[in-house]
Amino acid sequence: MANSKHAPTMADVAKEAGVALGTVSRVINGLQVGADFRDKVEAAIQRLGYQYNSSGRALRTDRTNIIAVIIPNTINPYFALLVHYLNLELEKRDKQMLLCFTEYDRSREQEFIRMAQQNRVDGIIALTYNPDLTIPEGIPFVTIDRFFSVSVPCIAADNFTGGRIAAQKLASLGCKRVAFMRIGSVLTNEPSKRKDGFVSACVELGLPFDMMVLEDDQPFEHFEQFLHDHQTDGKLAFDGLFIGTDSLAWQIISILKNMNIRVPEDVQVIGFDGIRMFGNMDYIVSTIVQPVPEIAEACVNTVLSKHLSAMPSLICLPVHYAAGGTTKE
Amino acid sequence: MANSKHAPTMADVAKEAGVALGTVSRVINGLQVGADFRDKVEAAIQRLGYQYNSSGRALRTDRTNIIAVIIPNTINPYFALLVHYLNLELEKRDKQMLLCFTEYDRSREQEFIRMAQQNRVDGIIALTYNPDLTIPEGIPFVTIDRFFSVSVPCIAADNFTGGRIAAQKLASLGCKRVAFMRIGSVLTNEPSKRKDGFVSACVELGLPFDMMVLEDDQPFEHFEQFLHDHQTDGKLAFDGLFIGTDSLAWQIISILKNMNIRVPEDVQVIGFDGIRMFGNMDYIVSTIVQPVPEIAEACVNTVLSKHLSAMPSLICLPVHYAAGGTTKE
DNA sequence: TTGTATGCGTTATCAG
DNA sequence: CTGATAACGCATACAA
Repeated sequence: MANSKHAPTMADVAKEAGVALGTVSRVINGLQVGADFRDKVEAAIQRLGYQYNSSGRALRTDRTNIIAVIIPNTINPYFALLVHYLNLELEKRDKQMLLCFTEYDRSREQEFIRMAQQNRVDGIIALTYNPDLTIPEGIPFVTIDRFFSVSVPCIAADNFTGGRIAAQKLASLGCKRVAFMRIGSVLTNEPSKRKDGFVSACVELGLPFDMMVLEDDQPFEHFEQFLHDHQTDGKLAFDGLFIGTDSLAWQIISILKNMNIRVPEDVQVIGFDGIRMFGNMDYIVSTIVQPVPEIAEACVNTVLSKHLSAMPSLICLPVHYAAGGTTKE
Repeated sequence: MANSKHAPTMADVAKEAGVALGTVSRVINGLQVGADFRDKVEAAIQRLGYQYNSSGRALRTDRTNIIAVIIPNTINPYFALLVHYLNLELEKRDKQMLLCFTEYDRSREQEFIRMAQQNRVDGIIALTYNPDLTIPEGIPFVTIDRFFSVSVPCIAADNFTGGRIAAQKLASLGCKRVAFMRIGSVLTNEPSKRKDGFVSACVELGLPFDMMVLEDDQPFEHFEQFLHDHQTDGKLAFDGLFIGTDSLAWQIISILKNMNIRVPEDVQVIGFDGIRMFGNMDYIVSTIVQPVPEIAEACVNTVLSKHLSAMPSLICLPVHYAAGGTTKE
């Protein structure tokens, strides 16, 4: 109350308690302090409503207890889920999260890394798309879904196996001719392997398949065109579709409805990610579910690891299939 | 390169450039500096890869350029949208966002306020449920959807009018008997007014209505019971439902389907919030749309305002109706 | 215009 | 076990 212009400082507490500054610090940090001194200090802290100043501490200790998370947004439910579990894991370790949304802007990705450095964060967890991203030295850096080099740990779902599971599932559900559809950057990242796994299993099973991969800048109408081109007498040439993400799957299904093609009766659809309505209800489509809690845990474990350089450079976590009403089950 | 153990500091830059520390600071902060000096400093900064240390600056200036956002989570699409637009607005003002997820945990709400104080953030934007929350003094604090006192600005959608619009819409779509359903805390907050507005308009229109309000701790099955209790010979007593949130509306519709009641043929449903699939696609139900971008803008404008005490203590922003397939249009 | 010196709040080292 | 003091990196008031 005495000095209302500034928040109370350790010096204020020390004066109030009638002890030295160092003693206050020791109480705050839980070091050995005589019981009577501790009581006096704690009483003074209560009286003054003292809260330690993170900036002062960070300046002195060179540690902030903040981890920066760089991600496109939280509108996409997959990212929202990821952020959710990352936060949970960070909180377990008493770390705070500085969240940076890039909105897929490549220059912003780099800019946020810069900001994170200025904030002297204890580590960075990033899901980025900039092909020329410069990874800073001297700060723990973990990436999701994208491999940079052996010195930058990458955490991802086992996308390849996911693709294989999708093909196997469609085959076992009776599909005779399938297609893979995807939209995405030219960037080769871990999710690119969904296609590879799918192809691998199709070839193995002798299942005929088509490919339709759209680049970021190509109009969405190409998908409609593709589907119409493979429709004869109202019947689609495919009876199974594996689609790169649940989000895209949802849009494709909407197109199919407009074409009077029924899902799953006429064509079965499997997406990827494991998106649920409102994050906790039903799966919106049949899907390959990403192990988001495990991915988040691995990210946090890795970025906080004492010996980052000794960590594996690529961690692939197991996926599983879940029915969501767009397959015959 | 000389000193690889620590990130370079202004002193390092000064030495490298052969100028004084203060000159480096002035260059960094864009103050008047002779052109030749500026060049030397900038060259040295480039050579050393210097980045200023936020902690040092914050300690000195007592400003962090960080705003704490306290919110339950981003799994709920409404919160995800809010966080998205808050971030957009903050970025416009060159502020960073420290995101705190409470998961509706009341003690965590208070704890995060504490943390924000320790971090000496420049302001707090909070969406909370703790009825006994203590709002800190001396730090700009803005709340969403919940009024504390005239000294704590509250930003919200015009929930009351939203409720009225819902009733009017159902009436104009031919409904003869309607019901309001909601689940939520005992807490009286701005969203509570959705019901009040709905009732107000129903009374005005002479439209018969029922109420079904569930507390947080009551089992969801009560809703099913309620609907079954109002079903005779397979026919529901209501032909219109206004439901507190889109999330709940989605669940209720699922129950109705199991009861073989068609939406919107047998009963029309209007939710609240304006949730879209994947944040940018179709509305998932007919709904009263919250003006999320405007809410976010108002929050940021207010929390960064120089004269917080002169700001209005309650800002209600206009909502609008949007069709989403659960009404006859 | 540029250089110098001080202090922000904290932790850690060293004497007592 | 406690008290005094230096240093962390920066911005700024003041001196040159």
